[in-house]
Amino acid sequence: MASENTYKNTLNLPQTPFPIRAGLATREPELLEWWKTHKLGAKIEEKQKNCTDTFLLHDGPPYPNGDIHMGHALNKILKDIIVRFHTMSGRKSPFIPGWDCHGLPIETQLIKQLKKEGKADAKSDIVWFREQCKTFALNFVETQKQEFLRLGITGQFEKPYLTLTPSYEASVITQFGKMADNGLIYQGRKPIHWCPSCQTALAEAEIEYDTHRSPSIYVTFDIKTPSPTLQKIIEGPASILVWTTTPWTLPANVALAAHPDFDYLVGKHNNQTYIFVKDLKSTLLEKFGWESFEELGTLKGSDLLETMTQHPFINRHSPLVTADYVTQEDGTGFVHIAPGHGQDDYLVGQKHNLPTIMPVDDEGKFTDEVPWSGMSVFDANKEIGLELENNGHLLKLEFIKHSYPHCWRCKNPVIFRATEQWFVAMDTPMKDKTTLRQKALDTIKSTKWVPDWGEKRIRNMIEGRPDWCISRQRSWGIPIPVFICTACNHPEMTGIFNESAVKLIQEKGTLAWFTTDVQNILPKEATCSKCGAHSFEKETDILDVWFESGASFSAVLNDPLPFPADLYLEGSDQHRGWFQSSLLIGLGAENQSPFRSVLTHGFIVDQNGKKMSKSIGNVISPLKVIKESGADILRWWVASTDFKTDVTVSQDILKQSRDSFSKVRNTLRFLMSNLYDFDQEKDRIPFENLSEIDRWILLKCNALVKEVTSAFETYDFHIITHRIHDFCAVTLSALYLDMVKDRLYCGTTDGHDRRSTQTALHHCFDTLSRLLAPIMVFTSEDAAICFETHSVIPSDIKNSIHLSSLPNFDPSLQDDLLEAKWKQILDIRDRVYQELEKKRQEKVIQRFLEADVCLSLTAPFEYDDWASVLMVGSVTILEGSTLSMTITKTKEEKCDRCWRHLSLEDGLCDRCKTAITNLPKNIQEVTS
RNA sequence: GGGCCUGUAGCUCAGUUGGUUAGAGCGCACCCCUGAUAAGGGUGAGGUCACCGGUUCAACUCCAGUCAGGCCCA
Repeated sequence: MASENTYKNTLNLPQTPFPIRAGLATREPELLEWWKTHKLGAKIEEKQKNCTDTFLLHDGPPYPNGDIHMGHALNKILKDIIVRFHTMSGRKSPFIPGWDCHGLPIETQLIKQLKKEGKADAKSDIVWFREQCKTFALNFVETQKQEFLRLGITGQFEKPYLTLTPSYEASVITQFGKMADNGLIYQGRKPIHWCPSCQTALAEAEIEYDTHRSPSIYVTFDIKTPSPTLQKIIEGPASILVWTTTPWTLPANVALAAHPDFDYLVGKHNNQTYIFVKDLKSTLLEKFGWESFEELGTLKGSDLLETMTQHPFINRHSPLVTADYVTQEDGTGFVHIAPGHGQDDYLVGQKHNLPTIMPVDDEGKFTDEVPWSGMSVFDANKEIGLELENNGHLLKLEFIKHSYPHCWRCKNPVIFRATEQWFVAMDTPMKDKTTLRQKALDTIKSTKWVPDWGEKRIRNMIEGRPDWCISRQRSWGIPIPVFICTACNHPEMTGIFNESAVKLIQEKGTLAWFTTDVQNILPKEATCSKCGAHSFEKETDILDVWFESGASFSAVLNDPLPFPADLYLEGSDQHRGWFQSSLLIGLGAENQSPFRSVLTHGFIVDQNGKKMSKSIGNVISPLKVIKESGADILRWWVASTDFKTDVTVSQDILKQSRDSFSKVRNTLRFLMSNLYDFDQEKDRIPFENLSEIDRWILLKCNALVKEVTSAFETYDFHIITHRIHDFCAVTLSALYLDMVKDRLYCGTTDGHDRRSTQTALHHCFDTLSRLLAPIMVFTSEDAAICFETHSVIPSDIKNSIHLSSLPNFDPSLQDDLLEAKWKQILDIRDRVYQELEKKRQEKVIQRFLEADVCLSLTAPFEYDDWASVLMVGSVTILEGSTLSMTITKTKEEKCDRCWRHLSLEDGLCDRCKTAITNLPKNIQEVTS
């Protein structure tokens, strides 16, 4: 008797050069090189030259100060999938990557470095320092560019936009001019951290908190006019009790604040009436050593509104307002408001139209507006305490140690001090009479936000935000293009003044602003519009970097690129950042939102939902993943997660991505391996002549196309990867491919059954590889190459999968009857398999092919190939009252070639005999 | 403290306007195959839908609160 392998050479077993192990870490760079050498990007552009349908995704610029992290990878991969989807859908979808090159993080990193090298003072040479910043930024632009390319991101990486190029800078200046023209730019006062020793403004990042000893004083503010509710409680004079640890800010006091919802106590001690928050009564009485306190009544903070008090040592009134940030943890439930000396105070001041009084100079000394002129504010604390004691407004003085901000350079305590800053006005009517705030709120409504809660989020922010402070006292950035009249201090920033700034910067870059004398920037005829003088000084502050990046649309979205962009896509933090700055500049300068829709993604967290941080040690680097598993794994992982909420990554999750990726890849491999002898032109069977099972798989494949295409459109990429994976793992691998193996391997090579199935396989392979192309950019290309050229990278690129189109849904393939019938067939198959498994466990059979199944169906239907579908020895169909079956071990012999059990002659079944006599010539020779 | 968001099997995700016993795939366990072989197939076990109240004949779904986590503010 022949051994099992006698006929192996007569089978059409799968053949492919596509390796079972992807080896992406080495294969991907080869493909990148191929794309680069043959200028794939240019070929795609060329192909779409005359295309009128466009989709423009405008890139939000990352900050070049290190290697890319997972957040960058997530963001750029999502963008790339979208751009590739539109490109393969026949749209022009150029992608111009950008980098946000100015700003504090680069400055601080450099300053740290200089300090280490003992060259901290070098920072004061602005030309040299800016040159260092530029080198630093460009260096990381190059690093990140290479890293993005390695991720398989397409785009015009050879000509990205950089916020430090003169043309970009000039367009920012132009936008500033347009906003100024619209009346939106003004100078005002705002408190910032100020170091009196270094005489400089400090950013939040330059503040260190340390312990500091401060006086803690309880001060009384006498009531001039009580509120109506208070009037009913008090009998005569009364005082509001205020606590502060910064007595030196009292000269700038303009108001007192209570919490609207707290209960306040009015009561008498020694014939004096005091008011403070009720919950702190015992604490305060103990502190003051008061044994008696006669309660007169209580009232809500909101009932104190309209109360007017007298400043304890300045001839000025201080109104009572309410503020939600007031606490009753310590103090008295009242805070004194000095808008020039605190962020909260400043906001309260803005809200209630209070003046910002600032009697402190650059050295941290009082000006002559107050009695202690020339004295350092910290020294003045004592004097102010004495003054209060002398005039009877000091109830208690003690000292406390608390956390206080210090300068990171000189380590001295810093102060909050209002300085002149530049602002964008949210509520000043523009030329068309609407305010920027109103315009933004209107525009938000007509913008598409995905997910939809993005609209709510940004609306709340726009409604509540203060004017935009756009000035920074730093070096590494774009100057605020304002000229100040030396005669009358009037700022000039529109018309010829803006044009002169634009011209200078367009030609020489922003460094020239700092190095060029003002008379060489402005033409002679430049005249102060207020006083007619001709002499000006340059503003030395620079612009907030958000203003720069927010103006990116004006630098990038120029002809031939469309404006506005179809889509901005960034992390959800950008509702406050780039989306907002872009919107405000777009509306303020161009009266047009720069985007039609906004898509946001969440943040990367670990398996426990915690954010990634070095200290927890849960950081996963995309570069490491690429090196170990390949960029396609990372892309597949990104696509398989619902990025609209937070995105979880862990080693386990990446392992799962590798597994599901492999399943899809292996399915592609198996499809192509059965097509090695299939010639589309010659062997293809027309649809109407296909075997039923092959028509069924085309139908399923077609349904997949529909689902996937629609999921691409709604950015539901996780639906795509799930559907494709399930299609590969279940519909193909477990069902269809398993069922058709027999006809592929054992059927007559050129027979109808085999060619019919190959036609379907080819369709599936082609469809899947193109559906996957926007996501698995490397693997889809690799598979296509292997299929076409048997693994050798072709000499030209015209058949690159990225030059092809996405498959289209074909309504003519739909056949609801066939689909319903096969659903029934497969349901029955499930039932039969449960029984077969039992028989196997009972050792009745070992393999399903040895089983004879007698099947009773309640409603038998037209199907004549049950044995193939069930992959058993034989099937007998009966009609019965319920679905039932009997399974017995077959008595038939096993065909030596196809291993099926059926009646044989000379050890072979009829089908195999025919197949052998019709073998292709080369195989016949091998076997004979 | 405020605005916005998230919480369904070990994992990634479905779950229509509230309506039978909450689904899929992966992973896992056990088994089969050795003609997809660092592959392939079968069967099976996994869930108090974060928690606690409420509305309802009926709640994963609606409402209020709590807890955990994320982004942005303060």
